[in-house]
Amino acid sequence: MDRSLQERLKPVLAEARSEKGRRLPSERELMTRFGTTRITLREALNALEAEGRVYRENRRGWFVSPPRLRYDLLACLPFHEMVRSQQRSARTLLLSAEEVSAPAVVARRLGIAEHAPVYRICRARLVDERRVLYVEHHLLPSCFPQILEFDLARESLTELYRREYGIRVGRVSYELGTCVLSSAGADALNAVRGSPAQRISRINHDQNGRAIDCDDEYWRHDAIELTLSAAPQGGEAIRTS
Amino acid sequence: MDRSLQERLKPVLAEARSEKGRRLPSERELMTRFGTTRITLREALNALEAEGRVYRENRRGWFVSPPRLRYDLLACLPFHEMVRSQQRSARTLLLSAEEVSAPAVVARRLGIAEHAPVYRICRARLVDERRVLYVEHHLLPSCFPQILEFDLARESLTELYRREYGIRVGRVSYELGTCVLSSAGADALNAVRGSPAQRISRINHDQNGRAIDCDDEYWRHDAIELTLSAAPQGGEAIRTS
DNA sequence: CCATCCAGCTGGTATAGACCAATTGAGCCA
DNA sequence: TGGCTCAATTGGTCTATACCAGCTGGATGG
Repeated sequence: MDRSLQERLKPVLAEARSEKGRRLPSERELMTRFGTTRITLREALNALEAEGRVYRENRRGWFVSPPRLRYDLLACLPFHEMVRSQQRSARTLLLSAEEVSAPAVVARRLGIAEHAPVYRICRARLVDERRVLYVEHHLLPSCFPQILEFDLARESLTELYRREYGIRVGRVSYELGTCVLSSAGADALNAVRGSPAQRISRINHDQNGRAIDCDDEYWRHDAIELTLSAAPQGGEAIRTS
Repeated sequence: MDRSLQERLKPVLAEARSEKGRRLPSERELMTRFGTTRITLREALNALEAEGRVYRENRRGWFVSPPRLRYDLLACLPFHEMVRSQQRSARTLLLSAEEVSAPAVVARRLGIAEHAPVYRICRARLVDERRVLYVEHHLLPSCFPQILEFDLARESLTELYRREYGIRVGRVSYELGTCVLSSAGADALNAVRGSPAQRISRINHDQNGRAIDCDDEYWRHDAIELTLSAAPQGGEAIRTS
């Protein structure tokens, strides 16, 4: 990777940042402007993408990344509230909501039999009109009968749980890791299949500790920074050395 | 990206997994074996790297990734214990331990003036002899005088805090995100500068809530999966919709 | 005024070949 | 036996070119 090419691209990013579309010039234009080839240029852009400085939309072009959203795992704020509290705009698109048979992973997490019926809700979420998050929810139908008939694009699921079903979320279990976008995720985010992503999987339990639903969030990796603050568990204050 | 090339590479990974070095054949051999060019082959390998299936060591070659280590953020187990509890072997290399003047970020996190003296400890950590983690610690000298004289490669820092200074870690604040390895990190992990990484930054406070040290962990992104389980804070059980 | 169509542009993917730099292992020497 | 040198090998980076596929926006037609 030609490090100086990355450096030489930075003024281009600065310029794009101040344009309204935050869009970079086309690869071919940059290539000639910097006197290099498309392959070399794309390597530099890929490196900047890995750093989280630029991102691309499938076959549309390259854009400079906005500042990351801060996401407090323990605050458990609904998405729209979290986003608005950071002076950004939020929007949700409902992609699908249907009954499906539980995939193995979901069945294991919810403690039900594989292929048992579950409700699956897929949504895309936008921050400042940029698609940054693809979520798949799987709900236990026994807990939430007829939930698919509500307006799932506007309502917070937790709010529905509480208001319509009298269920409050108790313990939450997270699993986090880096991954790449599946084709469904890539389609939802206008991204290229295989783009790096941050996965946040969660299992929600009710007041009695029973798993009621789980969801998998796939964030564009440059869009968030996770935070978390806690006192050590179990009295003994040992930590990683 | 030729998806079928990635698919066709999978048997190669399976074969490499069973070899003792877990090493893939050289790029040039794979290129001729699959009748393609090096650039195309490398794109496929990069995609597999993003998926966490393979990784590379700088100028040494490609390797299949071992299973991810599970890292419970709230368990706060010392590294060696965490690794051994998962039937893997752990080792730590001390890279440097010295007094430096606090960089702006560190100063802010520790609540001290920029350029105030701090102790910096840099270590590389291995799991099953693979370098997976580069850590930079910054300690408040006022809390830990002469700590640099201990055997920092073998001792758990927290254990030292407790035994030698009577300090226990109270509240811990995390900040997580994806990033790429700096050159120091890449060197420490035998990685290529710019490899994708998972950052885990932490600020440790003592029993009285005063920041005593902070550290930045940079993990090879395919090496870990983070877990976390908690009940919502503040009574109200609201969660992201 | 709105829906449709299509050309042009953009990124996505691929081929072919070349030189550089670090690693590594074989072979040599003390 | 142990350390050193050096050549082969491997990945790192780059040039040059080509065709495909999807998005986009302007022209067209109802």
